[in-house]
Amino acid sequence: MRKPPRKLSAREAARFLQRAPKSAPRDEAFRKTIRQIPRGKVATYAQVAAAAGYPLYHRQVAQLLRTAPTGSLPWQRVVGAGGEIKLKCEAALEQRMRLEMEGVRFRGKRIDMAEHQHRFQGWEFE
DNA sequence: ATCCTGACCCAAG
DNA sequence: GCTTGGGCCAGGA
Repeated sequence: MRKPPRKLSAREAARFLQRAPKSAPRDEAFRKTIRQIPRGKVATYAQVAAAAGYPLYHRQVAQLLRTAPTGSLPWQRVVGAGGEIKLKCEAALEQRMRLEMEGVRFRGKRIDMAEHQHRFQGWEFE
């Protein structure tokens, strides 16, 4: 079956329409969500955004991770869609090493998502 | 206001 | 598999 075109579900659209609060509460929601991911599990940028209540804000999740003080978040547990590491060069190596140390296994360049994807509470898709 | 950039995502070809 | 083009959003210049 062909994948549906990129379109918001009614639920996503409803959330998106309540106009974005400012960045502070949004970032706090992201931080809280990211901290819920346990050792040995991962979540994608888009999943973190949606689970935090901000579908379509995956880029801002990355932005937050970029500027977050070191040690304040388990940043290595947030990855690109399909279990791909999006960092470059050494940074990518470090993330992979940290994850493998937590027991996350890779198949080639990607993480075995079937095994390691964290399911957020109340997550109804996928 | 405009332009550019980014640890993004996805459908097509 | 890979590349491309379009969509998405905020923050900085």
